[in-house]
Amino acid sequence: MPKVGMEPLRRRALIDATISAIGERGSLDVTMSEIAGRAGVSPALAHHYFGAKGDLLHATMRHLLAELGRDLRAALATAPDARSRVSAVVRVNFSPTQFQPETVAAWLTFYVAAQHSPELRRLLRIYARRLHSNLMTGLGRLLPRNEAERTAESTAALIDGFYIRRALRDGPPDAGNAIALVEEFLAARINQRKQP
Amino acid sequence: MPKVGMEPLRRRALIDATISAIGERGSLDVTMSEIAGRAGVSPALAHHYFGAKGDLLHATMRHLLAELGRDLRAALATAPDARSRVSAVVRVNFSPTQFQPETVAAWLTFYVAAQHSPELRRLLRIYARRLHSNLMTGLGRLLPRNEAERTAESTAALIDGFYIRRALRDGPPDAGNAIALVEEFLAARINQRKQP
Amino acid sequence: MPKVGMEPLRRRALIDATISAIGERGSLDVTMSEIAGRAGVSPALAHHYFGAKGDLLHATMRHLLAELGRDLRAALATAPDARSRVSAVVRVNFSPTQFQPETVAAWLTFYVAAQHSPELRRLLRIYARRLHSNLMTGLGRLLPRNEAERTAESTAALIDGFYIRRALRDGPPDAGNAIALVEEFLAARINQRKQP
Amino acid sequence: MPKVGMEPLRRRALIDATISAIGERGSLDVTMSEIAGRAGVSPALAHHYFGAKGDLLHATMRHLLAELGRDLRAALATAPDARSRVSAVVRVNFSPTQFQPETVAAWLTFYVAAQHSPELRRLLRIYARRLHSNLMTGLGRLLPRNEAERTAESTAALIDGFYIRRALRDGPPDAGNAIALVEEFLAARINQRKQP
DNA sequence: AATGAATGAGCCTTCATTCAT
DNA sequence: AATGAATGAAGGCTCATTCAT
Repeated sequence: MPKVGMEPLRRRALIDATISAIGERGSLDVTMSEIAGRAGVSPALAHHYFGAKGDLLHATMRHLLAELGRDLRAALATAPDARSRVSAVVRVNFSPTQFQPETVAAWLTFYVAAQHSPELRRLLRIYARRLHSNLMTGLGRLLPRNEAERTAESTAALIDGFYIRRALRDGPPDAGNAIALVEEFLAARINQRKQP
Repeated sequence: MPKVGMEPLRRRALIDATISAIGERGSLDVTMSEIAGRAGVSPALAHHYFGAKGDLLHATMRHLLAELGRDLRAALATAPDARSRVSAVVRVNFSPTQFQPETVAAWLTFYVAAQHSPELRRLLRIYARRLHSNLMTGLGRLLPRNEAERTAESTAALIDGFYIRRALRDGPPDAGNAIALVEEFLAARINQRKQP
Repeated sequence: MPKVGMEPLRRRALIDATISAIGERGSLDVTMSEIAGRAGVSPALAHHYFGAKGDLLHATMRHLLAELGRDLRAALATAPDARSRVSAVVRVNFSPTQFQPETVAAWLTFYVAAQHSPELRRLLRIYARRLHSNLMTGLGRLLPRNEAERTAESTAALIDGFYIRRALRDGPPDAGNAIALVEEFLAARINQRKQP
Repeated sequence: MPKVGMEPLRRRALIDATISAIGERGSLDVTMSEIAGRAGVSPALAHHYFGAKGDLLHATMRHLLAELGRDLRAALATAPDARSRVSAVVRVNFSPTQFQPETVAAWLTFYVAAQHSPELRRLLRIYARRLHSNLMTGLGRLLPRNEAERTAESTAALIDGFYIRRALRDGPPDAGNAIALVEEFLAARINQRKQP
């Protein structure tokens, strides 16, 4: 039983517990006790490491963003050309890590909470901007500037839209279908350009 | 002098107060006192008319759905052909009544809350199904069955996506841009069919 | 059992409970539960009427000051001349209402708490200023300006000093002794002027 | 390398930290963490050396009393006659070491806390008795027994009174004025005896 | 029809204190 | 000699809800 160097382990456990608690409850209204209980520690310890509840929530959100960012970088690194860059971005957003019920629910919840939390809104804006620029690095070479912008905007909305709809459905996430529909949309927009 | 016939007025005032409170707070965490205060009555009266808080929330959601339904019916009634039926559906979802910050925030909030409220989920499913079938009455005549289904699904996701993104932005809603992007998407899908 | 118009009764009961709780505990660390319990209501009701704990404490302090002010005005109203005005001020400060263990303890506690509460300090300053000016209306006619000022200052300190010492002693307050000593001091100062 | 002989240093550092913490906060509500932090050690160490929080507080009070006692002895040792012994006692109580904001605040706080701590009360009684007897060694030779007693009592109250008033004022302590007023009081009492 | 009065339940948070290392 | 880890206990505060009027 190591009694030293516990901090990073506890922090991680608490963040994981937060995600799963929020995901299951589908609400930021989870109590600190609930979270701490899931992490196997006392509520006091959660405060010890994170300060107030809001701080734990923010840390959790940052964790989610960081994870997504890591996945994205990895996927983009292996994409050979512009078109496959775009697909990589889409794919990552619906990857098993991201598109599982708990995480989706947590994301959604944060989206809503962001409406009255400047800090959360700031974090989400960063994510939105990054998603946009990642899409643009691919689309920018396939479509005229202005059209690429609009397509990126729609693609981002589409992804968010599938997240929302995912949250309302029971059963396993149908990532395959979501990816197919987004790709279909992209194909339509890109081909439309090429062919007429 | 006991006032008579106050019930419908109070109910309506309370529902309106609920929408604006939720919209402003951006959260279902509004208190009964807050809502009652906005409606100019005591919290006790809200309970008198609606029972528990959850009941008031459900009634509010039903009200939102009913309003959207009314708008939709009105718009569809004047649509001359299949293509314009589709556009009518899109237009209504971004109409000034629907796409204003308060209402958008309320919708979003309900979406999230639906994750742990069977009743709310049931109501949202009804809405989703209606949206889908309304889109299909138009798309079904413009595209092959299967493709129409997929397009309807994507369109619905796109609309939801713009709602989410609207909630994160400050300033006035840009309904025009949202409509334009959705129409662009529809055009690409429909033209793609026609031309190649 | 009157169920209406309870507010003033509850407020008063809560303030009285606060005084006695603080007096008995000898510390501002009394809990809201303790106070509410003494007043025969739930802690929630205390919050309902006073807001936060600090607000109840401030209200209590204001009550103490108001009571002292009332007693003072009454005593001064019947004082025929300058010398008896001064004695009246002294007498009131050691009157049975003021100089009882509970009240003394509450005063002391507030004094200490004032060190880190601007609002409490503000209230105590008002009291100090009033005590000073009340003493001056009498002393001003018996001694030269400057000497009157100094005597008022010392008298006030002397009164406070007896309060402190009272708080440390057990048994009944010996108001008579305190008054006698203050009067002795005053006599010495005033006679000193007259005779040499 | 385990450090040896740290105990007395830590104890002293912790007591000093306690005084300054209480003085600054103006309340016994300082936390062990706050105190330990100021002393540059962990809260656990404070417990290690002093046991419970109350023990540290008592030790601190004893330290304050011991310091005052040392100052007093030193001052009395150089006082040539009875009158100057009295002045020495007064002077020491308002010496820069004693009459600085932090120490005054700590004293006051202990006074109040003594109301519900037998141990603290015991300590304060010792101080009060010593102050009284020190004053009496001087006054006893200048005034008749009974009058000397009463004067000692008033003088002690006056000193405490100036301490209280000091705590409510901002800015630097005006020890000079306090001493002058106490001396004025003593002069009045002693001269009154001599002259009439 | 409407509300003031009142409360139980629950949550966040703080803090002294202990223990293994 | 010293501390990081951890918690139980307790307090302030909020809020939905009930009830008598």
